Amino acid sequence: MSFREERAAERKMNIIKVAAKLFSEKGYHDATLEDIAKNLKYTKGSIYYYINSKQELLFQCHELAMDMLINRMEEIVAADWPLEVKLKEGIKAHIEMVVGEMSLVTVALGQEFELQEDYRQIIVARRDQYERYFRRLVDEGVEKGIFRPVPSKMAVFIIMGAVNWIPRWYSEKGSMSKEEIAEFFADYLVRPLLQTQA
Amino acid sequence: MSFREERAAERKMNIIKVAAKLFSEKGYHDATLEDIAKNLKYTKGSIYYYINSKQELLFQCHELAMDMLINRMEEIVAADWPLEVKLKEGIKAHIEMVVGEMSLVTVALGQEFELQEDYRQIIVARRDQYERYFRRLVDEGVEKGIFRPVPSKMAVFIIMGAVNWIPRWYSEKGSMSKEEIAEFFADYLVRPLLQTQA
Amino acid sequence: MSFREERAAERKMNIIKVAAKLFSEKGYHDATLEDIAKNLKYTKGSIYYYINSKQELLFQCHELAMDMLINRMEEIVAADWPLEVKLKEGIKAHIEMVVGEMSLVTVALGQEFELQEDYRQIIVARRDQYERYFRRLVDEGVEKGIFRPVPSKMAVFIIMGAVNWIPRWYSEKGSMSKEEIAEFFADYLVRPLLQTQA
Amino acid sequence: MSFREERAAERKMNIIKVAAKLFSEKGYHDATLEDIAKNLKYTKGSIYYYINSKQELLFQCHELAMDMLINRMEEIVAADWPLEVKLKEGIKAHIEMVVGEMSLVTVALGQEFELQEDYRQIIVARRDQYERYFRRLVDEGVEKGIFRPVPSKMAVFIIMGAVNWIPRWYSEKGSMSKEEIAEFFADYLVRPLLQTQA
DNA sequence: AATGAATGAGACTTCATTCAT
DNA sequence: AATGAATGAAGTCTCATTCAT
Repeated sequence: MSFREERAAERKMNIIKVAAKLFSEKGYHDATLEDIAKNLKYTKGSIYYYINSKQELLFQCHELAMDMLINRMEEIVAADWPLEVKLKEGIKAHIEMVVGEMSLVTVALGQEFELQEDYRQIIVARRDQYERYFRRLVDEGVEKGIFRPVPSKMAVFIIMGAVNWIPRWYSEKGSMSKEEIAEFFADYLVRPLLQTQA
Repeated sequence: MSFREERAAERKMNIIKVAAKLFSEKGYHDATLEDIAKNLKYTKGSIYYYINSKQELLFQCHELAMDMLINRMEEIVAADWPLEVKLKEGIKAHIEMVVGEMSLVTVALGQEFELQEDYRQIIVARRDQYERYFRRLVDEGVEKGIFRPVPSKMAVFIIMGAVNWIPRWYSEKGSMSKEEIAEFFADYLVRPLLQTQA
Repeated sequence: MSFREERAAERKMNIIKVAAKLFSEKGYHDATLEDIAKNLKYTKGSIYYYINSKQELLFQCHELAMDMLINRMEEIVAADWPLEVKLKEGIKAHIEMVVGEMSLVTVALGQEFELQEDYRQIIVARRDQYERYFRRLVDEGVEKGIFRPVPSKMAVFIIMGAVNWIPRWYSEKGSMSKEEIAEFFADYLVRPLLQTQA
Repeated sequence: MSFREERAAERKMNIIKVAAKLFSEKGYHDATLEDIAKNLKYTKGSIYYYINSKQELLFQCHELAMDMLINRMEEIVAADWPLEVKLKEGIKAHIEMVVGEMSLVTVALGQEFELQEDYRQIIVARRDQYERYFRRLVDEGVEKGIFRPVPSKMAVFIIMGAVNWIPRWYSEKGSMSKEEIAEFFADYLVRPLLQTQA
């Protein structure tokens, strides 16, 4: 990538991030291109030099968020850890992203709705891919007798719901740090899978 | 309430229900008053005889949903059951509503966002009231030594996240019935609160 | 049709006519909806109560023009006149419309281009139907030996070209009246079909 | 003209030709400078090194087309042929250009409309000059008794209309070759001028 | 000689809302 | 009680044009 291209890519990324911020703050519809432009100190028209439509902007937010989530999860799955640890780490990593890249991930998790059909299919497929990593960890645990036999799909739905709800209530000023929250969630959500010592 | 008023109230309720259906299907913005009117076999103008604004319609959806949730929860809290059972029943009741009155509750849970500030405050307060019932059950359980000591706020956030995520994936054609789902969720989410037998 | 509907239809017709006028004066692109609205003493938005898009407006101009042309031609074809007279009358009728309903027909003849594909197909089909009436007259004349044997398609193309070019130069202030023009055209264009007396 | 200037002129000509092609294919408005640039493997900005505005581009198309038509017609008028032959050759030459240099001439004949007023006056004047060659041929024929007495203006309008309509229907795949078409048109259009043998 | 980047004016369109009837 | 009609504000997007480099 040439210097020029690099700068352009960087600017596009910047636009996406700002868009994400506004989408997450005001919602997709209420964040106007005017808003986005103003935030970037661009004019409305200029943005269209980098993107094709507002929808594309939303789609890129989703893509970026899914990229981050999936990449991190692949590392975790590949790591040389016990299953239970992998699952907990997966949950913690997810929470870190939800909290760290708040706007991006918030958009991706909460505004799937606004995506037009063609884009949506792509994103749904990727989310499915992501969730499958979790399901597989659960299934393996069950096979190996580490976990109780549970329908992994449901278990993962519970996990996903719990963590994806975080942006709805999380505040930096809260009494628990994000690490504590992550730890608590990981424990709470994995615990029901474990065999109860008789 | 006079006969006239009664009829009007009834019709208004009807409008709200239809609005809820469309809001949940297409999202608040994409469901136009035209759509709503058409579904009711009214004209756009007529709706304004019963409501003041589209926002009000959304607000009423929230109110109605919160009414149902809170009323049911009050019954449960007042019942003469063990704490643990109350908590489980609370979760199951919530799930039943999410799944049964899907559109109304889906709107309330997923589109808080679109509410304008003044309405939102009211709703947030009511949701807080609702969640407090759950928190109190957890706290009592902890006090009585039935549950492990956990920050009840977090526990309830987990529970709420898990159950509120259901509309995102639930389908009537799924392999588990709603009762089975409710049962599984209640067990999975309460289990981590329990003291592990040493 | 109820009174209400009638009035609405009338208004829509009015919008189409004004649109036609502006389209023919400034071209489809340069006539903005703002222009059209201003001419009608409507606001931009109001127009959309009657139509769905600017394209539809253009399409309606085409439809209306074709309606008029075809209806008139059907009468002529059905009349009890010699072939040669029918052909001449067809030409004269066409010219009268081009000159009389100038804007409407001008748009239809000159701005087929701007129609989007789906609309265009419909219009092309109708124009074909219209031209076929002329071709058939020529063919019959040839069969009966009244006309020289000529490829009727070409002959009709010549006729159509000549008459459709009129809006490009016609002015009410010209030295010939429209009737004289029509007469001259009809004679000039039919004459080459006639058998030369040896 | 220096080498530099020559190259620039050449490139400008190239741009005009490509513009003509796109204007005739998509219409003036729908052919964007982006389109034109892409076809030339330039960037939008670069085109402005050679031209001043899109309008100028359109104007140049007109100029070029008129140049070609007028030059050819001057040759014909100057030739040592009978009047009738000159007229027929004029028609045939025009048709050849319409069909051969399709895009350029099509733009000039069909998109006079889009020209802004100042440019348009120039072009209208040149077209008038061109048509005057035809009118003069008709007038001379009338004077010499070769042609029937007809208003030459009208006759030429008919001729121009017929030939300028060709781009609207002509296809290379048609059953008649362009030479046959030209021959047929010339005969059909000149024939009504001739004295009928008594 | 060429281009990437930016601009700004303006176009079409949508829609909640109002109001006379 | 209901509705047809109209409005106006706002939003997305397009594109010719400019300019520093």
